Amino acid sequence: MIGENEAIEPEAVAEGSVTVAGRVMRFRGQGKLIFAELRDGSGNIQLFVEQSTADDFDSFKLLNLGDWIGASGMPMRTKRGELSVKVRAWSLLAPAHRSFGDKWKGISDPEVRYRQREVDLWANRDVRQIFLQRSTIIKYIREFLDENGFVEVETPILQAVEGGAAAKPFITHHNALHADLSLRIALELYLKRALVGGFGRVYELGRVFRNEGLSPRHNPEFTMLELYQAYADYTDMMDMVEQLVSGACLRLHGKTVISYQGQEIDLSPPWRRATMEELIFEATSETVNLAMTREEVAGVADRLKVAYAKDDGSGKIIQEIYEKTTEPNLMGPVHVYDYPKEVSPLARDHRSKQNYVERFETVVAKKELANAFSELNDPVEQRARLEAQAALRAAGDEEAMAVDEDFLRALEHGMPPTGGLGVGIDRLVMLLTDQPNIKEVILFPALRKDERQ
RNA sequence: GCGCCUCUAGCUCAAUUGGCAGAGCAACGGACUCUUAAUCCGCAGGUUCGGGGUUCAAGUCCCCGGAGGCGCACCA
Repeated sequence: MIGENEAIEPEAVAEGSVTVAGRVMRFRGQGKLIFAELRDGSGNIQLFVEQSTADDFDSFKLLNLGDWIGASGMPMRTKRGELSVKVRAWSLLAPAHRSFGDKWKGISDPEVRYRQREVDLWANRDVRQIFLQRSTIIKYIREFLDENGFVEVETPILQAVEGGAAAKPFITHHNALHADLSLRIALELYLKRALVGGFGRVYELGRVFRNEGLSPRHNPEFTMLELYQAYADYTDMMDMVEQLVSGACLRLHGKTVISYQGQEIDLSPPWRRATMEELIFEATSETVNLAMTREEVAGVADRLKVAYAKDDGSGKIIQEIYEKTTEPNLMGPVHVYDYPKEVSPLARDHRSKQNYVERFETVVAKKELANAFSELNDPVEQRARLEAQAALRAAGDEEAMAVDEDFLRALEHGMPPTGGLGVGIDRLVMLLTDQPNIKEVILFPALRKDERQ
């Protein structure tokens, strides 16, 4: 309707008839003439309703803001130049029994905004935009991966043994099987089995669940992209992150420089690549590495007032130092690479550095956006690492992994050398839409049950 | 889980040192044939998040509970 009738001159009425529908968002009554603003997913259109030419004018005056109506009539342009529909026939499609808040200020109460997102979407126009942008980003990712030969697959959400990440799972129960099952905390293990099965490039874009606290950056269920590429390594995954993120940004904004919470960030590839230890040194002027004894590393942590557990090895302590002193100030984008083996049970041994693995995390605006490695494909080594994890688990570490025999058997059949990548989609959307709170990019975020009377 | 802050009409907000709970928008009634947050007149609207306490008097002060925001913890 809007596109086809751009040429109409002010005060002119075009030939033919159009039919429009939507929710009434505004009335501007003029006695025997009413202007009404109709809105739907595609935009706004003004209705021009005259007593002399519209059906049932008296009933039209009784409509409420929020009512859904359909109307037909002739396209026209008003004296002030606004494209409108000169209504002849109209009908009430569905009444609204509740209002959408102040017509100018909308609704700002986060209780209503998050619990009743349907109201938020009408009351606050910008909110709709965020979710359209989220859709655009996800579409771009699928398009990019599909064009690059990746196959999208779906793997189980209900799992007997959850794995692929260090996190507490949600537990549920299968009645017929008389079995407790976990909701997945990562996509990793099944996707690797798909690689063993011969899919050279696979990805899954899906929900994972972690039984952890809520925060402006954490929702208990969130969307993760994981992809695996045979014959690739972690440096290839760095390229992949850069292409995915800068490409999505370009699609969304037409440029690769963004402003995030007042900070300008240039996402044009290539991005900086630095080892975790280089970045720790830049942030603290302290040197740490795995050639040092545990006592020396612990001494550095003490000087920096970073807490660690008495069972933590040097690798874990180094990671703690990084997370407490370095990451919180990293604007990035930067790929932080070469992690201690101790904290990375699924990543392949570093090709030249002992006790390190080929792993990186991408940090942008102080947040982890991606986590990737050259995947461990040696079944003997993998079994040893998982058994070490299982020992931690038995000792009370709820986030340590369990031994997944099905996964290990799969590796014994042989998995090609592979680069793997995980991207937190919600955080990517936050970054690209300049939102500080993850609840703003999740349509229905997790909230406590409302116990109020 | 811990700390700080917030919660008043359908919505957005006000209410001095503790002193009659108010406005704009929406709704409702009316005027108006080119409006753009239309305008104008009128009318109505309250468990001040819930419960308890102090006081002659509590939206305001104290205690308990609920929800939310932020921070911490947790989150490789």
